[in-house]
Amino acid sequence: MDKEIIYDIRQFNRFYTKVLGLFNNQILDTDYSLTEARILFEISERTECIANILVQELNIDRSYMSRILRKLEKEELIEKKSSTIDSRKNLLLLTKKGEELLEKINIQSDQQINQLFSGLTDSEINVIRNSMMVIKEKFHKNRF
Amino acid sequence: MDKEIIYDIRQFNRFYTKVLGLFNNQILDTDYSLTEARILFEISERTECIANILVQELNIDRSYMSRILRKLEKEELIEKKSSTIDSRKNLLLLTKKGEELLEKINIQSDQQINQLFSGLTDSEINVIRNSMMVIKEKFHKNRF
DNA sequence: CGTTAAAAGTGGACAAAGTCAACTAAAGGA
DNA sequence: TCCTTTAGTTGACTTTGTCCACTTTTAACG
Repeated sequence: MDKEIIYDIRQFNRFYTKVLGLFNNQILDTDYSLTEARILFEISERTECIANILVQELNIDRSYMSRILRKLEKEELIEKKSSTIDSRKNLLLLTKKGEELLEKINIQSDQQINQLFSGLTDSEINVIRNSMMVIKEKFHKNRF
Repeated sequence: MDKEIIYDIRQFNRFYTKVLGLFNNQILDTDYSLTEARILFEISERTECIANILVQELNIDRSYMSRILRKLEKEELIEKKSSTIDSRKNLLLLTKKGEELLEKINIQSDQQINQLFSGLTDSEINVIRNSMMVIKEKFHKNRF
């Protein structure tokens, strides 16, 4: 593979690390960490969400996940329901309060994106979106 | 801005967070953290690199940066030279050892990229690269 | 069937990463 | 000159993340 292409990809990675850093720092406005927000999000997106899926999806240590989930439960953002078919598993569910918080974070994140792209035309935004889709699709094709 | 576009962008951000996570975890093979590697990289890329630039560029707390740099100095990866024109500033330089480590990390990172894209054709890789360039360029245009 | 292995989760102890505020010292003005 | 800004450091602290040992339950298979 060409040196120059590798260089460009690594440059993009550095650049996008910074972009994501800026995006993510703003979530802290809500007294919850990015990780906690991600966990709430993943729970809401999945039917039958269990801790181990989150561990794999978010690349977080099992014990650490256990603690985070306990904290979220204590703050009444989530509930754990022991699975009836496999009692090792706890089904994770958002509480009303958890859903409300997630909704708040979602609105905030959407605004953030809006703001960030405010200097671009619709057509330019679409070009970015399409590029993102292409990258994602190609990576996926390569079993990522 | 369209709900759907925002959705796609946020999805990409989640996805690429994971990609970067996987990329970065492999740097730990060298006993140095991603942040330390980034600092070495930035020092090598710049003439007249000072701590405060790194603080801004990498979004790291001043005090934390100070400690990291002290550690890197202690391990003889970098040197600090007090600037003659402004004695508040320390010019940061890689030592021979620092250059060697960075080179090692670079080779490893290049291999990692290579490996990751090994299932794709040249043309597909180029499509990805171009998409990355587009995103970066558009963001920059928007004073990012 | 019983034994062994794997999956899911927890808890203790600890290390690494990051934050906050107070501080020194030098430089840059009005 | 005095005040402000910039650069960097230090102490004390919190948060985040890691490692390992452990329990409980299910799956696997001779």
